[in-house]
Amino acid sequence: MTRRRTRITLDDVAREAGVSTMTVSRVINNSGRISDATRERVREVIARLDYRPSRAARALVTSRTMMIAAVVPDITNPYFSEIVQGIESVAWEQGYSVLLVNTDETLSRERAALGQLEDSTVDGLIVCSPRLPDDELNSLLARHRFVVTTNRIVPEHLASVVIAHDDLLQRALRGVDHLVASGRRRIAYFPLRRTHGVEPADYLAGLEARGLEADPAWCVVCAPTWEAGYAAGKALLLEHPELDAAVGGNDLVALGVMRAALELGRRIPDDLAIVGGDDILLASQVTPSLTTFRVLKVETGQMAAQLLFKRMAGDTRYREHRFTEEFIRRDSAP
Amino acid sequence: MTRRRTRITLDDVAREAGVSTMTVSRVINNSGRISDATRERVREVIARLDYRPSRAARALVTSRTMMIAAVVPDITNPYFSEIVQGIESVAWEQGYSVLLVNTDETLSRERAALGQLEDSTVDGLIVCSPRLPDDELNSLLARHRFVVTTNRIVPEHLASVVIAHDDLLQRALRGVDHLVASGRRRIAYFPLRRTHGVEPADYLAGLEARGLEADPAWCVVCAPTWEAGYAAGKALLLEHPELDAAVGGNDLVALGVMRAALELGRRIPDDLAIVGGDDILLASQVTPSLTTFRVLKVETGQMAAQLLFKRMAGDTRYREHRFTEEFIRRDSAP
DNA sequence: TGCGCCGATGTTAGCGCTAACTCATTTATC
DNA sequence: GATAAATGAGTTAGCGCTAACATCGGCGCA
Repeated sequence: MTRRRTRITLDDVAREAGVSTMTVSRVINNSGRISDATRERVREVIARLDYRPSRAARALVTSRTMMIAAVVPDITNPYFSEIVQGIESVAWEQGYSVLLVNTDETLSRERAALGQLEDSTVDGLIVCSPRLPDDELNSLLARHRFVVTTNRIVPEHLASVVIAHDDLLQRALRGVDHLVASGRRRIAYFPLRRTHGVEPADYLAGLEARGLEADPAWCVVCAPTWEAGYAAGKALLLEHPELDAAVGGNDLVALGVMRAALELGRRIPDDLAIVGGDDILLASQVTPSLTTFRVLKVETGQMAAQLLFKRMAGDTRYREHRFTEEFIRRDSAP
Repeated sequence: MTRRRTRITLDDVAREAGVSTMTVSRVINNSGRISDATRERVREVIARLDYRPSRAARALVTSRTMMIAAVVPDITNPYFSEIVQGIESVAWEQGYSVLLVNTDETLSRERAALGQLEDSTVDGLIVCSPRLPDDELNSLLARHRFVVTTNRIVPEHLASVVIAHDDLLQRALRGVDHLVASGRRRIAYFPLRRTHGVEPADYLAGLEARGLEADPAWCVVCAPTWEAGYAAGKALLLEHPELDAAVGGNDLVALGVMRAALELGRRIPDDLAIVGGDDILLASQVTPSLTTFRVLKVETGQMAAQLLFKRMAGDTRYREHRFTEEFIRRDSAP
């Protein structure tokens, strides 16, 4: 077991190959002009010594780390793990590594992450569905050179943006319209906590605009987890048995509500119709299957990474990509 | 919009505070003896200039990057995203960042990742459920100073090990025993592709040891995804309608098989009883709910990170932690 | 008074690379 | 054959930190 103690450096390779360190550096980076003979000789020595360049030294002199960061609220949420997969695959193609920061849906960790990741740590930053309020988010993003956000509009000079889904309020109301068409009238909504751009008041206004009853109690802000949906659903259905439909802020919440409803003896969709939000695998597999909106999650991650690399390549024009989602009619709200 | 072009360095801070760079360095690292007055003054300057040290420079001189890598086969698999969450949370507490490598269940990417992540990139490495064959894996792991693997035994000098579940064959046979107890006799098994330590022959031997029929065709190696389980399940059930039970290598596969069976008109559990493997959220939410084994996924990630930090702290003794799993009896195999 | 010691700070010398410049040969151009 | 333009190298000077050693004034102690 030969465990090297002293690292092999460029100089070792240069000495061994009988050339200058710059020549070796050029071979490694495939830059400058090198004769075939020299290149071959250097390559042979590199392979023989199993030399690998120091990322740290390189980063210090080039000020590029070949890493990007992905900041997500909850990696165990299938929505985000697919986005991360998309980001990672594009980064890998580009020779970049991904630093994953999971903020656990807490503002403090999101704040800390955005504050601590300086330029010397990563070359670029993808912030997925940030939860911080606008002013704080913007001032934190301003510290970074290259940023892309998903699902959050920020000032154009700060970042490019990928929007994975339609406007959330519009989506909810689209769900409402579908429910109304099948005769529902008293429709609850579980918007996600800290998801920006959705105000309960707007939802209620939307209901009224449709001539529907609009009880403020029917709009329950909810953490974006199954457990939160389950708890909120159970509480709301117990207190408001008059409800005949519900729209979840995402699938996890909708499925939590569905489970709560089933446990309370509601038949779905007969007694309570349910619409979800992002079409995770679970949605198609439960019984009854969940009516929801298909969101291109992996593609969102890929697009975010592509926009980031475009920025890093010097094209810092603001870009905004909006994916459109597709309504998926299933059994929970036929 | 003041976009700094030139980075603020230690020297800037030192000059501004009227001390040497070493003094500033000592304040930042909380090392050496510094008078309260000086410390205060330096801290004030650091805050005023918004100075943040260069990770690259630090890494170069200390040869510590304050990053660990997590290599996983598929981040969209809930099993792994929970493990990653566990890893990330412990790393964060220790002031470390996590480099995520998703190998997409391909050997080539796993090989490339383990080969390219040198010591200058990360201080330690957690390899989750590696798929590479033993000899190749071992020689790749030998390049790294501090390694922990999950779900894979490697030579003691190479890494500490966390085993999230019982021996996979034993688990499958435990499932078989449960199925036999409820009168099943012809039991298919879908072991996961490239999961080491499970040979179809051993499973068949296990069946025979129980006096059961053991058709080699009933053991179908399968990629660890829902889609693969669905496809394998459909094919097998069409060809072997005599089967009355199935054990999945994990929940995703078992649920894919369940869907296939339902589509073929089988009643579950009456016509076909199904047992899964790792108790993902989905398992408890489908109808009928999936009988499976509870595996502590987040805890596995946390333990892996803890063992890694122990190694990095200089305690390089081999450690092995085995979690035990709990049988969860649900409706798919009551 | 002189010695040693300690607490607080400064000085020096890199860590392992690459940008930018220099320089000696060839090879094209007229 | 003289000049210009490539070509294939080498040399120098750091990037921004910190380890390790050096220094220096003051304080206790004999």
